[in-house]
Amino acid sequence: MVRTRDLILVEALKLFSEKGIKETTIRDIARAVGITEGAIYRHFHSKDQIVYELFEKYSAELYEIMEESLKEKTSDEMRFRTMIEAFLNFAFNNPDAFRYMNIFHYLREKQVRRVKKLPFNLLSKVIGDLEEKGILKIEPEYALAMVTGTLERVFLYRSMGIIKGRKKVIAKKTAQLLWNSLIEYNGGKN
Amino acid sequence: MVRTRDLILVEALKLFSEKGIKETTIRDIARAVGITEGAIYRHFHSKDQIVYELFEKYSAELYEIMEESLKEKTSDEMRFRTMIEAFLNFAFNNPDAFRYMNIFHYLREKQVRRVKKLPFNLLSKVIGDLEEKGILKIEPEYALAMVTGTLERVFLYRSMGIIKGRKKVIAKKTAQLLWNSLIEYNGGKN
Amino acid sequence: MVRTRDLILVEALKLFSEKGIKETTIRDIARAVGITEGAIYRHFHSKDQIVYELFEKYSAELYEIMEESLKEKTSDEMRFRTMIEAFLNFAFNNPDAFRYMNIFHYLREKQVRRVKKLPFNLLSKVIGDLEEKGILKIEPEYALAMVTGTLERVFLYRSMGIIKGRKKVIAKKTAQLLWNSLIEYNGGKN
Amino acid sequence: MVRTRDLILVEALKLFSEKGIKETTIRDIARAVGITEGAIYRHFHSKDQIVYELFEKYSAELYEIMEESLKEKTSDEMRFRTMIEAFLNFAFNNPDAFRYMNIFHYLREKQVRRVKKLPFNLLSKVIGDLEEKGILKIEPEYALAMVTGTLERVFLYRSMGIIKGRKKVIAKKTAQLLWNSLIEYNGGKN
DNA sequence: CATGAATGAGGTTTCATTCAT
DNA sequence: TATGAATGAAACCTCATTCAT
Repeated sequence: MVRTRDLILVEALKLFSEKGIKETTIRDIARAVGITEGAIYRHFHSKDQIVYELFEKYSAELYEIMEESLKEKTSDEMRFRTMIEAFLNFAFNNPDAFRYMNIFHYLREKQVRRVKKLPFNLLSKVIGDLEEKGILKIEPEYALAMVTGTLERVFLYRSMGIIKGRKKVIAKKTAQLLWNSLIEYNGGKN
Repeated sequence: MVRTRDLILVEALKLFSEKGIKETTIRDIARAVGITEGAIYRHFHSKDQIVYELFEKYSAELYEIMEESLKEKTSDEMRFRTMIEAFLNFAFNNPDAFRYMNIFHYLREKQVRRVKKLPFNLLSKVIGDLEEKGILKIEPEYALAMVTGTLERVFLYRSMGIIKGRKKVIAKKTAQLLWNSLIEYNGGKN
Repeated sequence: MVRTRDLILVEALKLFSEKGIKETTIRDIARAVGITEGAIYRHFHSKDQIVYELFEKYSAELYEIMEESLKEKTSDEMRFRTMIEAFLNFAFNNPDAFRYMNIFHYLREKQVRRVKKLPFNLLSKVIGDLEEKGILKIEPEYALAMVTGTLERVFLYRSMGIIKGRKKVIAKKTAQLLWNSLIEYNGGKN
Repeated sequence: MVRTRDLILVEALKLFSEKGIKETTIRDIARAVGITEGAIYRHFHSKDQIVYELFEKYSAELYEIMEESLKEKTSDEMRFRTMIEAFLNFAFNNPDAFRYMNIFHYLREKQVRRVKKLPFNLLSKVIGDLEEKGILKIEPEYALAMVTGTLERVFLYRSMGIIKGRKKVIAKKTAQLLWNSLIEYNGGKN
């Protein structure tokens, strides 16, 4: 079955995001899937392959979702806010994946750079565009820090129960307030 | 020597922040200090004690620096901005410690809760105060997410070379823009 | 193979009874079995598990042998003597196990109490019964001391070559003399 | 001070008898004495020296007490019973030493043989004498097993609270019943 | 494809002993 | 005599990976 391979990814993701990568053993994964250790090596030739493939997979997925959201040709504001919402909706609907991506990021910076479709790059690009259009209130590097940092924390605080409310609403609010924080008010003409 | 104990903490911190906690072995630490593995156990009874003690130590240190910064009785704005600057200056001057604290946080949420002097608590309290005074533009949970997230990312992007400039200037800019993002403009009367 | 697990128990028992528990290393056991240390941990999750399981196993075995011997409904004397003989025959045929049980007993009193099928309990009960029937010449606690002590020493002295003779004969003689020492002579009417 | 050396022996004995020899570390002993590890090596050149010296010391002590008790020229019965009582009184008054001797015995049979003044030898000799005089009811090897075994167990059961009563009384009773068990009744003419 | 026993390298920890002070 | 840091060997245990079945 093609299924087993996917199951391994699913369970590995859960465990990695809960306990950490090094803290999760091949045995843990095998047990969670309901197979034995050896079987895993039919599908992946090392633990590291699972680790890396998961990151790549979800990076690309989030990247594409965000990319898609940018295609809607409306105002800058709507493009930005839609993208932020897409980002957060992905995080809320794939908490394991999102949490895992952060953990991976922290411990494997070098490997991160090898990944092509990095959500960070899209965020970076969109903010760069706003800057070029002269509608950014603050320096783009700071804007990037504010956006990425806030997104991560909103996700985290929601999963910790600090931020409450429906997913969609949280996403909308966050997009709104980030936009307000970044953009020079010009009477709504952007 | 009283020195060895401190040396162990120093080298462990470096390694933990570079490679991660589990990825750093007692042997790594011993080599960095220039002693043998066994010797470490005269000073700490387990690797975990080192891990925890480091977190506690730097949490308390940052906490106290922030607390101190709050004592200056001036305007709300100055209190807030001074605290943010104190936070970032600490991070910039103790990059290993700050990076380590984030790693620890991600993997050891349960242990984090046992720590008394948590910088997060102070940030939380200050934002709560602003809320009570009615000068917060956004909901306090979101404000907290924005502040903590931005601080972490500004530190990260500076250490990655994305954000450039002198430490003090970065800290000032960040404090300024966070204040602006959080606060209802009222003609400068806060 | 199901075999390996048993082999580990067999070799561990030998080594424990020869050199002591703490004095026997996992490596010793692994070598004796012809595997590597790590392999042991597929079958037992700790050295302590081996240690405890061995005690439990042989305690239960001896207990059941003694219990069985008591089922033969004959005179008190025959029941007692048969049980003593069963006890010694077990010891003579499983010298490692018996020696091990004594070592374990000495060093791990607390764990001993957790074991359900303790031969001691059966000896205790049988002597209690004799006491209730009023045919015991001496106080039951002393009788118990005499019986257990003598059994242990007869085993020991035989294995040291001090006591000679065929197993069966030694067992019979011991049973006889213990009975005589415990029981009020009443013309053979018990 | 000569004192420290003795203190080390005292504390080592306590710990060995409580936890076992291997289970007791030099550090444990040092702490109990109130000195540091290195200091112990001023007085003993190895842990093993402590272990062996303790056994030798208390073996000799018990041996001499028993020897002394034999000097009183009275009847065989009184000699035997006095010796048994001396043995038990020693055990009751030096429970750590007695318990330790048994542990040592179990794990270090080879070293035991090197010791000259072994209480076992005296017991053996006295029983041999009774045999030669033809007043032994049972074979001397069995008599020896019964005597040594019973003594050990009476001590053990008393320390476990199974056998109750005043030390002296227990010793007297034990001596009496062992004599009765060993000796052919001949109308009290021994 | 899957099993699960086994390997082998390496991790954490313990501890008798040494040694500079 | 005593300290206590340090050594070094060895203990227990873990785990990614391999392999015969």
